[in-house]
Amino acid sequence: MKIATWNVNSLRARLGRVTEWIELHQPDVLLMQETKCKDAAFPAEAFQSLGYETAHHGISQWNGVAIVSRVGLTDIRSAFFDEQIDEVGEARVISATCGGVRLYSVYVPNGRTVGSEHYERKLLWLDHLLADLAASCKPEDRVGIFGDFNVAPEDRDVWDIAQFDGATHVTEAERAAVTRLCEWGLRDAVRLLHPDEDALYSWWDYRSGSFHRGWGMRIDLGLISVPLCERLTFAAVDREARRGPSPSDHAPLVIEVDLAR
DNA sequence: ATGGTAGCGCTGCTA
Repeated sequence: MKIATWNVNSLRARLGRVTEWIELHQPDVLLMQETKCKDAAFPAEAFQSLGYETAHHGISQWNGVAIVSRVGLTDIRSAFFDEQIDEVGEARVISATCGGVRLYSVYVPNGRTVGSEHYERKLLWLDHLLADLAASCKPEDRVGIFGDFNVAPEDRDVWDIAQFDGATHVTEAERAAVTRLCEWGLRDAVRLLHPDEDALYSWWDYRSGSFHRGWGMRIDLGLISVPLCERLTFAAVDREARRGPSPSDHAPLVIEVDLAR
């Protein structure tokens, strides 16, 4: 099963690129973030015509998350189990079962500046993600959380850690929240297969020619349970999708698991 | 030089 995650930065602005990418790469499941549309504006037909079922959670022009799947799409759940965090006018998480795998598509709050209410909310949101996971799944299940975490797990996951002194995305508290997901039983798929590689970035600022200068961050992650880790055959960022006219500022992350193994 | 770009929607916010 090929699973991809992509922060598309507006699905309406990016639909052509996204459908072209699907046709080229043939993912079984694509998890999207920042669709930036309400459910009524979600272009379900564009995915259905390619053979995919769709589930979308969007309630404004901000955020918005989706799952499109050609291997089944059942038990769709928008927001968190307790609905305390995600339903305060936001749409940052949707989960569903696809081909026997429980999948989350998450758009973790950015956090803006360290110590702000937005930052505290980001930490709380990540705690709710763990609580939701623990209430819904067991570590021995086939389960994965994919999306834009807005956290770089290690210093080598940003192009120049000196630029991030006192900044969000790299603080101990944010990284500890991701570590707690791993302590529950998830593993960072890219790191499993590429333990020694640096510059495995998934996001580059639109400004300053960051992409071509190699000024990126690895903030889009696929965290998968051990039963999936044991069947993991591929994990990589498709940097080509960041090139050319009108790209998203994020590139897709693709993993493959051999579920017959 | 405290910059730059993109998307939202129409004024400035968010990232």
